[in-house]
Amino acid sequence: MPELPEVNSVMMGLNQLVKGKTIRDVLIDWPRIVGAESPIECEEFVAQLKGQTILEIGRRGKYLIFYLSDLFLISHLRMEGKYCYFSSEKLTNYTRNKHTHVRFILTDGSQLDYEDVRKFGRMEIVAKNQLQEFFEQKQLGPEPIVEEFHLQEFAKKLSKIKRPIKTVLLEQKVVAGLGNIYVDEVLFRARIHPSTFANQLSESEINILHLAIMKVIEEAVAAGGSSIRTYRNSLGEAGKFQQNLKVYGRAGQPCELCGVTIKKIKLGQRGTHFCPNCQPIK
DNA sequence: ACAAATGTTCCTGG
DNA sequence: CCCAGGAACATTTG
Repeated sequence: MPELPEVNSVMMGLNQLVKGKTIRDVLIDWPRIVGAESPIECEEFVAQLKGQTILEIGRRGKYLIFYLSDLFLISHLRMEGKYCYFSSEKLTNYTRNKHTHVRFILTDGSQLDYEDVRKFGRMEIVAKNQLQEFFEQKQLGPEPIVEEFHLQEFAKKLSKIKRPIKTVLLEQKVVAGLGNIYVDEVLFRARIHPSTFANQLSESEINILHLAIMKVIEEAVAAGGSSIRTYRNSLGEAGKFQQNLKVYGRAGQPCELCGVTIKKIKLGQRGTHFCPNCQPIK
């Protein structure tokens, strides 16, 4: 899926397409996506959304937030979730995609589909006053932007964790929004081996890592994310950042900095790419 | 046939 | 409490 930059791109697309529109009905083809175990629970979900106007679409980490009139709808795309919009004109020869699981029928005759090949994505309704709680409960870390991502805090947390830095960054607790692609890219930029224990990082390495995280995410956001496999934003556009990837998906190819072959290992169940020369083991 | 794929969460060990 | 590893979720692709 979408990591922070891709989710951000989806958010911007949705704001263009459905901001201000009102939900007439919701059709659910795979109840688990909305956290429902039964048709009755689906009905309850739908009933809460009927008549709600989409005031704005926001984002926190990799979570999309639909700010509705009376409540919030939180949507996580996980690996392959997508939104696809159909104007009323386009709907005349609409055929439901095989992987469409939730359909939002809007009062202007248009429709917003949630598609997800692997059905890993999730949606949840949250009361307006429980948004803070929702993210606190997930222990979601700060956004990787200078206003919220404080170096001292970051350093303090890392000093207490005796695990590979890659798995720490994937957990979303120390900082939000990084996934497998951007963690590998960030560690390359910071010249840190992914297996380095967080509590083994020097002050200067933490400094560099802190900046690398914000820089990589900022650049990827500006590029509209990366299109790996099937990713498209809600306007159907691909991202452009994949051209800037230095290690992810480049195993066997020469490092752009030193020419040494990029290696791929398994770390925390995830494919992990790095340059053995630029990111030596300590 | 098998492994791997942008993620999160839960469980079982030590 | 900390950490590692694996499984589950479900499907497609090489």
